[in-house]
Amino acid sequence: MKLYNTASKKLEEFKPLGDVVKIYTCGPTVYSFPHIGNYAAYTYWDLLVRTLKANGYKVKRVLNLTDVGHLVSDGDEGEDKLEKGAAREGKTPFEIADYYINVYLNNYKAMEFLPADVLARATDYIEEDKQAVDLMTQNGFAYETEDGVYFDTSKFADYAKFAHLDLAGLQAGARVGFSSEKLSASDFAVWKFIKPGEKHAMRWDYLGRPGYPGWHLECSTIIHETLGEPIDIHTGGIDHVPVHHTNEIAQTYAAYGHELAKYWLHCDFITIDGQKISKSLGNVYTLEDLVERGFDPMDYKMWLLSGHYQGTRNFTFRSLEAARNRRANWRARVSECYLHDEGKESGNFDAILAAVSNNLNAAEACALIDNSELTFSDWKKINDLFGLRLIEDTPNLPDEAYNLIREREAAREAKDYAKSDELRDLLLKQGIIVKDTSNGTVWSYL
RNA sequence: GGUGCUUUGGCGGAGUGGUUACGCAACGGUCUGCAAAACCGUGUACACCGGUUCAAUUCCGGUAGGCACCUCCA
Repeated sequence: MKLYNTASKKLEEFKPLGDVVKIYTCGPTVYSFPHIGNYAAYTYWDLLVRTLKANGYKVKRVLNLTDVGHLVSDGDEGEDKLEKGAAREGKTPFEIADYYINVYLNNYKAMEFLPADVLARATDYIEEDKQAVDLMTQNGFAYETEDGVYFDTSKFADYAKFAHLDLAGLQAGARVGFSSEKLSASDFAVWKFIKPGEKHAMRWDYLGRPGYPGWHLECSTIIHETLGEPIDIHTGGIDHVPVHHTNEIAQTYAAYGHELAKYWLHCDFITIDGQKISKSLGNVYTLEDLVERGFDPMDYKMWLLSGHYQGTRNFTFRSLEAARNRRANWRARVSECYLHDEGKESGNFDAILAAVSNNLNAAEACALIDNSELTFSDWKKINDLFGLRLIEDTPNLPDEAYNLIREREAAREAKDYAKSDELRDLLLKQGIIVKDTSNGTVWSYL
């Protein structure tokens, strides 16, 4: 397999560190409904895991759920997202987290994502967070101020290396002022204190005061506890490169003295009608919105798979329709070869897997699928690789429906068209569409 | 201001130093009780200007446009 490594900015041959490939994915902050852009990322990381498995690797994948500590801005001031969501909906932050974790998990199923081996909630690692802060402080990488414990980026020589940051340039162009006791602008909080009188429902005692962990800490801690660094692959959105992942690397080095990950994969954002997804532009679509418009979550996945994770992709309903039609055609092919299944493979799957194994070039794999002779056994493998519900939604025709189809065929042959049309309507009511091709009748589910 | 990405036919979108994917849509045809489908055929695109080369969409330089990050975001 070949993967593009953000750390080296090169396409590299993937070589696992051990017997089991350790993967960590920065998961969602669970404070509001996720939009389709969020699922773009998880689709590609799911494809990564499926591709590794298809290539014979064992995989242990950890996905975290951020249920604490992300402020609405990445500066050191501002409201906590969960607290804000709770205020908005008249609930506690814990209730908000539970609610949206449920939404996510349901949508994960709808998108046919393989479940993570470990689903780690940030609030389950608070003690470990404190230990990590202790270690960072002991090792001379962190210092305490009035409002929290900060990471001293000047102590970590490679701080700017990963993201190729120009720290001086960042400071000059920064739009937010730095008024705290931070030693330098790039320093970030690893632990925040709650000021007396400040409302903050999520709070833990540490260093003799109530507080909560910094918003980058959980990933370092969870990786340390669940996988052990260095891990093989760390994934995330491209937006995480300059701040979140840069800070993770720094924290892990400062606390545990280790490199965090060998391969870093970052996906680009999708845009909608040419612009980034944002609430103020009013172009936010959720998975539920797509379903309301008559699309299947799998249609959206098909759309994602026809492109590449590293490119900006522009979402339109028109192109989503194209994806829906393509997937419908694939399902029709599955339906056809299902009837003639001999349990054989064509040997054409290997090229498809090779395409995906080349830095997740799913688009090329799709082109190969379009133009290869494929057996039902091949399709089963393709379905495992992409998770597109090609098989699940297609065969398993009930006997009753099967008989009705045969009955209709007989009626047509006898030119009893009144009866054949009647049977067609009857089948339609059962959600089955029949079409008469030159090769005979084919059917599909609605 | 700093950093990075990007520009491919109607739409979407791969890829490649020479043979120019793929899907969808469109158009023509065959077939067809109807509906629908199926099948066959049709598209010579790669922002612009230079350079390197026998040959560039593909490499290099520049110009222009678009986008993103530097504020939470996948």
